[in-house]
Amino acid sequence: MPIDIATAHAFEGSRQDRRRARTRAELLAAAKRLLASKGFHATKIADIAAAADVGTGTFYLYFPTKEALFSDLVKETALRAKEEMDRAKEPVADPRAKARVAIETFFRFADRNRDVFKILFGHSAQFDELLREVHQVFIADVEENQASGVAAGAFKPFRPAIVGQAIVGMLSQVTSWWLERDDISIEEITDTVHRLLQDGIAVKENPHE
Amino acid sequence: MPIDIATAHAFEGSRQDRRRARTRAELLAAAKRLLASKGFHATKIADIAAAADVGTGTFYLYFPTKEALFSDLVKETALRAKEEMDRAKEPVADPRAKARVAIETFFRFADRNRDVFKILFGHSAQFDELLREVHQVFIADVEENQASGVAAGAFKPFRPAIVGQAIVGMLSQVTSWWLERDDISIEEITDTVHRLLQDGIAVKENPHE
DNA sequence: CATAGTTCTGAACGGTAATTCAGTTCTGAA
DNA sequence: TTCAGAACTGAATTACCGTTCAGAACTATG
Repeated sequence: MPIDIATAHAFEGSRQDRRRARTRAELLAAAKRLLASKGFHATKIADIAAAADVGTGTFYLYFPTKEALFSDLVKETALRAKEEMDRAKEPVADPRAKARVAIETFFRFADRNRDVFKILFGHSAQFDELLREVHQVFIADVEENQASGVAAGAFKPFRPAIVGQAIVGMLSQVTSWWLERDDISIEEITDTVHRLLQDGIAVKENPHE
Repeated sequence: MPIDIATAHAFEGSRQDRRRARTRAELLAAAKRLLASKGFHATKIADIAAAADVGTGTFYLYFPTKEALFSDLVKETALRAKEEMDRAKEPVADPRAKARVAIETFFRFADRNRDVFKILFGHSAQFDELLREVHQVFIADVEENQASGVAAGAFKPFRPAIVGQAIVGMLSQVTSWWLERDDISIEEITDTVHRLLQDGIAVKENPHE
């Protein structure tokens, strides 16, 4: 019977089911690609459908709304990343080692899920170009300071480009969070950020006294 | 003459000029407030005009487009912040001290320009709620690790809430930047971020050997 | 083939909001 | 008081998508 042959190496479902699954996967792949590169607002349903080589209406046979697709994509990936990090940290006891393992796992996962991570952690919406440009002003500053600090022997020889991104990213997030509260003094926020950047979070392994 | 009296204590321009300047300032103030609290897309021109107590059309007598207003606001403030930081760092020589002064100046400026800094560094667009929620998963994780690290004496006693924001902010920015390139290995990025967080950028003042 | 069901299509609909503009109100010099 | 020009108004225009839907195309069985 043709049916048997057709379904023989499929794990489940009829040919129709597989066709459906394929269309869905194509839409999802197109959506990931476009959302990651152009951001939510700039990505039109018509674009996604066209990229998946189906008609506009077909999109709605597979996803209820544009927002639902976006939300599912983002949440599902974040949860998987979190689980993977948890699994990796689980057998490790020391907090310092835990932190190290978490960071390793995080970047490995990001590397394997580039498109969605660009959505999750990227700036790509309408004004991101403008905001990027503005952040760049600060990043350039930090890069310079890092480079000259390294030259003077005051800073460790980390790549200035990475340090620039890292510090401005930290400042950006901390600032937006801090500006919404009023229970943390400017002295504490300044001091914590400064010490974090200068000396890190770790306590020295064997303090002399 | 009425004109003399009217213009006596104005630094420049006629009454009309001042009226015009006032309307413009009111629109700008309303825009800052609304953009900071609701984000770009959720802020309608009609809202801004209403908040400034003028008609919708009046907006366009002062600004060519909504985007232009947004862009001007953001760029102008960023440049002022940069200038202020430069002025503060200028007389300082040591890179470590420069970094400290830059951070102090940054937060003082942010504090004095809250509205625009919420636009500049804040997440407030349509999906920021979703993305915030997702980031929160990672932030919670870092907070936990920080708290238990402090308890174990492995980490310095920084407020876990601040450390959570700081680390996820750094990861977020670095990740989005790194994912767009292919000239930095996963080992270097992981290692730099990890060492930055653990021990900071500073070289120890007086290494024993 | 015939046909019932399934999948797909893309033009049309509806809501939203930026922008325009024809007309109104205000201002101040004469 | 008059009136030209400046400032303002908000309904109408326009553009832009997300979403729907009536029908076309395809598929698999008898």
